Amino acid sequence: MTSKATIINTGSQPLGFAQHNHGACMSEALAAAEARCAAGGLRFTPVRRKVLEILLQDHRALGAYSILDRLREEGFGSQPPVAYRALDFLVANGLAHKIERLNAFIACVHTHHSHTPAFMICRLCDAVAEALSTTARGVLHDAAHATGFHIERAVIEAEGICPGCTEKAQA
Amino acid sequence: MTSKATIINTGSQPLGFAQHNHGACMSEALAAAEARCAAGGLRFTPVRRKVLEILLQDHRALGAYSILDRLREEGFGSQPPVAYRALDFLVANGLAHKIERLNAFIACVHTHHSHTPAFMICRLCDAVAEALSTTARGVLHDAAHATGFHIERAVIEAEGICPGCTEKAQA
DNA sequence: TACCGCGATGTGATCTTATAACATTACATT
DNA sequence: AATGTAATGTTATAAGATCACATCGCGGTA
Repeated sequence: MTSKATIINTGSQPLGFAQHNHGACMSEALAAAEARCAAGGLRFTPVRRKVLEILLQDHRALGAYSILDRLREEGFGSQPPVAYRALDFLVANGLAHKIERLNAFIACVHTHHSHTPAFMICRLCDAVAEALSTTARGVLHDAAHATGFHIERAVIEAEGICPGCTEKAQA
Repeated sequence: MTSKATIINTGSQPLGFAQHNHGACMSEALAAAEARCAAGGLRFTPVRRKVLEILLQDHRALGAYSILDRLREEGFGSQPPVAYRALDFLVANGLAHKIERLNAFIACVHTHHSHTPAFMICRLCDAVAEALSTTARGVLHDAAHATGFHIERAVIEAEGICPGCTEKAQA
């Protein structure tokens, strides 16, 4: 997959397709991950750390096999389970999310709080922005309550066109 | 069914969260599909109709290959593209939805209005209920507007435990 | 130290889901 | 009948995910 323009999310804004200080963003996220694992008695092993680094570096949704390719280059195991296990760990602990629409994974940019994420996926350039969606959860909760359904987690994904691609299209 | 149920469907089988008149539900849905296709100049061909029937009969999310098996039994083509093309057609025209979380498909139960569906997926029995979620769309729309992202469609899927399985668990 | 238990990794095989590519058929219009 | 286009049939293969089992690393315990 070719790396297109560095797009994507702001660390502090509700969400965004914007530029940001990537180096700082990355080291902050890694530090937060380390802290969270230490606090929870979880092992932030080399493979897990590397996978998170890969996701943070690209700052876009990556398929498990793309990640696997990168792991191979770095000298880690190169069979699918290696990537999937690390990804399972990251997702289970809120350090990454799976984008169901793309069968791909992306690093979480809201490491601080537990949240139900919402994603905006550009169908032209595949850029993905993560937004906080506290309200959306409430909406679902009402509907669920009416039927007696107990929600454990929710996935919200919007597909459309990002600001950058809109500009290009108009040009 | 007078379409009063804001939230869903079930079959006479171990599915959905509520009971309903399955036969009527099915013939109504087929009629609605036929009408919609006629109105839009779309061809409701035998394969497409059969796939919709299969989805309606089961009233649960079915994988493309399960559908393909059923098609084979009925004498239709039995290669993957046959099922995927019919499913693409149904999804594109709002007659069915794809449940991304399950990589599976389900017949739409709100054939009347165009809508952004929201699904509740039971992780124990795989039953799926479709709810209307007008508000959720608004929530996303606000967030999107803030960044200049143009939403074309949205997917909302909640995973949890359905009323039936909650009862079983307590028993 | 030696041993045990357990979680994390490594590896090969396999399974499921989805699409590419191209040939053929059906249908509407002329 | 001739043509253009949409739909279907078919082969092959890509892409995503899991199973099963061997091995390693490390903390606790005898």
